[in-house]
Amino acid sequence: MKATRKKKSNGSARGIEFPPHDSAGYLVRDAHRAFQHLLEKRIAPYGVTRGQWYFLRVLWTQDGLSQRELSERVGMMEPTTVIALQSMEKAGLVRRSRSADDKRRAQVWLTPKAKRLKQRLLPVARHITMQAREGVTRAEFELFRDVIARMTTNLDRLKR
Amino acid sequence: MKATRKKKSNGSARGIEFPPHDSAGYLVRDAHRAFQHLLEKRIAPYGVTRGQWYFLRVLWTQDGLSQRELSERVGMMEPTTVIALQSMEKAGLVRRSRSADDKRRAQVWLTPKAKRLKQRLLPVARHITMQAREGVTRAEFELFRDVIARMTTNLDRLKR
DNA sequence: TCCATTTGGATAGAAATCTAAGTAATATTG
DNA sequence: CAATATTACTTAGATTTCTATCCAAATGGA
Repeated sequence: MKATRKKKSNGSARGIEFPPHDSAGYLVRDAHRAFQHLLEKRIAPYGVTRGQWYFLRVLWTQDGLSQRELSERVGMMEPTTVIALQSMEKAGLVRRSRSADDKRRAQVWLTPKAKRLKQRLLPVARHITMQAREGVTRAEFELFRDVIARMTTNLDRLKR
Repeated sequence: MKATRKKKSNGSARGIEFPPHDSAGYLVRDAHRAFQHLLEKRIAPYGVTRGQWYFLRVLWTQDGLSQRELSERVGMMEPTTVIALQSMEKAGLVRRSRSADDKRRAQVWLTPKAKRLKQRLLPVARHITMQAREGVTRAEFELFRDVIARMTTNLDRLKR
């Protein structure tokens, strides 16, 4: 059944196939989605969204950064940062103040509530990583880390 | 400079740090974004968006699928599929017809234009993969593939 | 046959992103 | 010092994705 055109429609030149399974991009995409969904599910009970998560991670390490610095460290464009911070301010996770020296500059400060969340949420992240790595040896993981980082570097170099 | 509180604010319990660099999730996220951005940039000249890309990939392999089947194969929820297909229909990449047997069922067909794009676009994808893998040996890549697939499986198992 | 369930799609609304184009404050330079 | 450029953030608008509902067609029992 369904033998209608097969050779023909699948690309006229040889080698025109490219199964997703062979594609690093697909592997990475699937893994990314799996991480995202699980993270989302596990932090939602604390009232934190995935978009807020990355900013919390950075601010837990260093508080009082400007929006620009935050954007860079989180790896997002500034409009994204604006939106995330608005939602975080509304959720009582940060407050923003203008710098006295430079009135353009907005400094972002964690609230006590957000600081307390660190103790709850970092273990969640660590747990997800551990669960992901189940059955993966340290050596395997280290090679994985090395390879994926090299691929990312390769691609980033092409973006500019 | 900036020596204000350091020990204290970095988490009161020991082991409460978790640098992104040690996190599989961050590695995967960075790689994913690198792939996405480059793909987007390279297919944009053909008038194809990243959201349409995945559907094209599947339809190039098998045409005439229903929306449900497409959603499953692409790995997206159905509302996402609806939106993507609307944009693809508007862009002249697919047309949809109701199945005669089952009037609920919408079948999705590639236009000749979309079929022709295969020859242009698959090489783009293959090229990105090749560029990503530069300096990565086959053995390294195969271990990478194995590890990331195992991690994805581990995480997916936890989602239900 | 008729009603309840299941199935295939669509809509609504939210979130997380981006690019492009503002606005306001600061810095530079002729 | 005034005109210009740069910097920090914001707004606008588009895309991609989700969850939660809803509608309409088909199916299966009672």
